[in-house]
Amino acid sequence: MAAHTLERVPLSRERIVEAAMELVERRDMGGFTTRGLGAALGCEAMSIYHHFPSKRHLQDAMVERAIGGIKDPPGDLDPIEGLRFLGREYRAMAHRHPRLFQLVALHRLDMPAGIAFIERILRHFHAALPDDRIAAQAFRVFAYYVVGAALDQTSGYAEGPSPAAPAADDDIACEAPRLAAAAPFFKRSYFDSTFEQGFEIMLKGIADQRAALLAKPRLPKPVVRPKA
Amino acid sequence: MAAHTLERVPLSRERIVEAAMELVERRDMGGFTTRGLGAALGCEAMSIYHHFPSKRHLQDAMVERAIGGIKDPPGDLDPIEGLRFLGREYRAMAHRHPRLFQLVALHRLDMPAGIAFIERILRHFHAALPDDRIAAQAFRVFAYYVVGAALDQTSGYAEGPSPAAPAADDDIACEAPRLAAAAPFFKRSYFDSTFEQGFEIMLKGIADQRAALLAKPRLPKPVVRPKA
DNA sequence: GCATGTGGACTTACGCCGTAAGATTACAAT
DNA sequence: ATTGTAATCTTACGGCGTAAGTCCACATGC
Repeated sequence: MAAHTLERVPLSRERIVEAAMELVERRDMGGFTTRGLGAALGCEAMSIYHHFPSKRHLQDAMVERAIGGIKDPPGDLDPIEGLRFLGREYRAMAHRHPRLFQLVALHRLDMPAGIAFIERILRHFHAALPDDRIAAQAFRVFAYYVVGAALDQTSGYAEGPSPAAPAADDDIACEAPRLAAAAPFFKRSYFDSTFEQGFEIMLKGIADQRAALLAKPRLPKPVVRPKA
Repeated sequence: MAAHTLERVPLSRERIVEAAMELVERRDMGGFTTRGLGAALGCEAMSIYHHFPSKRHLQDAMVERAIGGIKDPPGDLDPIEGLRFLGREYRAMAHRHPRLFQLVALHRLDMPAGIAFIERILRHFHAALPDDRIAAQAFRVFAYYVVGAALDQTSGYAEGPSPAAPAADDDIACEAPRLAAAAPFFKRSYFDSTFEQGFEIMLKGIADQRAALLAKPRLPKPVVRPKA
């Protein structure tokens, strides 16, 4: 199909993943197919299977690459400043790969880059909150917010796929006046400030917990119950 | 195929949606097919298309039904208590329909039940924070957290689909000691308490904003800049 | 009783999809 | 020139959503 005598750039995992990520962003995660990717690469769909054993493996590699692109904070940062940096970096990654992010958000991260990333964040959490349980739970809470925000701002109300039969705007204005009043502030131009507002609440919550934890280093629970 | 002389329960939108939701939870959202649903209903796949113009419309109806199952708070509640109730109700919905929730979370809610639900929440937000912009942004922030938490706890690290080639536990313990230490607290038994911790931070953030907003009803910005 | 219209379920078929299996090519080493 | 190997292509299968057309049970009018 392609001009045969022309220079044939050989396939490679690298090149396939790159083309796949580009294709997903140009089209859509749902419509991402091996045949389509083959066409984009100028090869047959099955040639991809020489480099990846299945489409699933290829998708995993895309997620890994996206996660791997998240930068580290400068080393001299306060642990909470480090978390501020990492949270924003994660969000930036989501906005660099908005279509792919649907996959990332639903994906378990138990592969090398994902594990390394979680480990990095957890180091900051443990530095801020030196207790395994408290650090672990604070991390979850932090991640819930950041992932939820990133998902909505890339695929949600303002961006995502519509239902087959969406309601008309007129009906919304009439039957849902509060929503009509709020809708302007759901637009993309407010994404940054909305994210930052919640993000600061999260970070403040962590800072408060840190202060409380460091204040009482080890008192054995005041469960005295005077009783009578 | 089915016994012909036996009573044939006729199909209906209701019955189809119900069977579809049951099937999704028994199997998986990804493997949900019209042919499979037909088999579960004892009819041919194409019979479904007499009641729904496309699979997409049927999925929308499932989302609508799930959203519609979210209860209202008792009428006499403080606006912030109302939000506490609604956030927990939303989370309970996600846990009632864990597989379906992947669809719900990625779905725009611009259909009747979805709009009605958002309108309900926004009424509480506006009661707590009587300013359109502030209420709208606080709602987004609140929703980011609740949706992120629900998504992770139904489809995420502890529950969701694994990559094709996950890392071995031994490697995790060795290369990611912080993750190994945190992993026990990512388990289902901690879901409730982790959710509640972040949820209280969110609600506290809203309460603080409310206090600040009600304190200074309308002062025109203190941008005085003494200068010299 | 019988014709007829109609709506609900069924049948067939098309063009996609992921991918198993095997054939073919390009090229390096001998 | 020959062989071995890795990369790519070809063919084919079963499953998907669904367009189009068919069939049939049953309510309605005579």
